Amino acid sequence: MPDSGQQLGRPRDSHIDHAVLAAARGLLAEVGYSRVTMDATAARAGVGKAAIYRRFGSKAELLFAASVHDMSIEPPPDTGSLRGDLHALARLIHERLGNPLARQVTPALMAEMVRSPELAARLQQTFVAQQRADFAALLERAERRGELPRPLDPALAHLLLSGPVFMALFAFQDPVDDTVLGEIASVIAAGLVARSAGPAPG
Amino acid sequence: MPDSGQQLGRPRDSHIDHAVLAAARGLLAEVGYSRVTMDATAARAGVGKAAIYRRFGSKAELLFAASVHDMSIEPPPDTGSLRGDLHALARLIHERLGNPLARQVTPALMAEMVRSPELAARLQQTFVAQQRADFAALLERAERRGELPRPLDPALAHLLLSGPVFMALFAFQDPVDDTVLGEIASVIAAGLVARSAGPAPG
DNA sequence: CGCTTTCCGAGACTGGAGTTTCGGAACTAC
DNA sequence: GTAGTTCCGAAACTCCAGTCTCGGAAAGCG
Repeated sequence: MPDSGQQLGRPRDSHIDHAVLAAARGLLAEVGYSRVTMDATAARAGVGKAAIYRRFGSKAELLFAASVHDMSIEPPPDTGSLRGDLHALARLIHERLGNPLARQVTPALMAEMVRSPELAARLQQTFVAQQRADFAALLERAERRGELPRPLDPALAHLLLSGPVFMALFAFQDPVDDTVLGEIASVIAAGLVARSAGPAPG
Repeated sequence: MPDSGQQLGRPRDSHIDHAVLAAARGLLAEVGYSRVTMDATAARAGVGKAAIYRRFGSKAELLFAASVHDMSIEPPPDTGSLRGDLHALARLIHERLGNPLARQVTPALMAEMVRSPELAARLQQTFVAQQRADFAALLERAERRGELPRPLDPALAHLLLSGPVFMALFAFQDPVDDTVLGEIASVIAAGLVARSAGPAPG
């Protein structure tokens, strides 16, 4: 088996990546998701369509990359309480996914994941794993404060907090104001504390 | 202004509705969402394409109607406790949306809602409003049992329970087993009880 | 009866996503 | 140098969702 990491032939021109993303970002802001065409994007970037498809598997992937720069929720801020940390995290998730561009693009990406298991796996390994790790740090902090007597599954906590935000944005298309985010954080924080103090699962 | 509900000319043939839905259901099960074509569906149903588009606004709407027969969560079962009721409801939501057909179709429908505010409004008025009403009945029952000292917003509770199920199915594409549904129900039930007993929101 | 309206199947048509093909250029290995 | 590979822009191409047009049939109204 040859070294599959070997670079042969002409190297990929990295200027094209930026030109394509900038063109896509501009068109998306100007005309909206459904009226962005790959031909127009290629033309504005001064690039062939094949160069785009060599980098991005589909229109949905390209426009997601163009509109959502970074899906990690960073070092989760320490607000001093589990409830406050969850509220801050809900705000971050809402900022990432609730802006006008991401609201158009994210549902298309989810539909694309059905067609492409490779895409689903890639997103799983990047943004889901990253957010889950951030969540584990947050729960560990709550344990050290004494808010959580027993450790909890970070994946479950992640699901419980981000699910409602996600559902409101994309299934209900309800506006989500900060009061609602606070309510969600309050209920989840109280529920996690009670669950951690209560009987073991299973 | 004339009576806009007036029926003039030939009435719509209701046999066609069933033929189209049956053809769509069959093709969906056989070849999967992305390989179902409107031409093939029309041909199998023995029908013109225009007859399909007179009934369903898009491929996503047709296949959603063909795979998700009924989105109400019925008379929510009374299991004797808030936690049990929430677990049962989580199971129902999971059954509706977690079967192989609905898992392919629902994300496409969400992407379609971005393009079509009319579709979004229609779904909002049917399945969201219906589930929210079912949720209100469930919360009222918990109040009468004495589990909830103070009434809670049914929309918030709906979001908190269905959001995690939805997120696991469509964003994470994680398998959701009954243990996870039970965990979700436990945390939400504990959180709602604590929230209802605690300080008023705002 | 005619007149109008809406339905129907069939199929042509448009527009855009995604693929492929072409000639050419850039890089590596020999 | 030469060969082999991968890149590039351009553009032709395939496929399919969604629209439109046709001739005809079925209904209500006069």
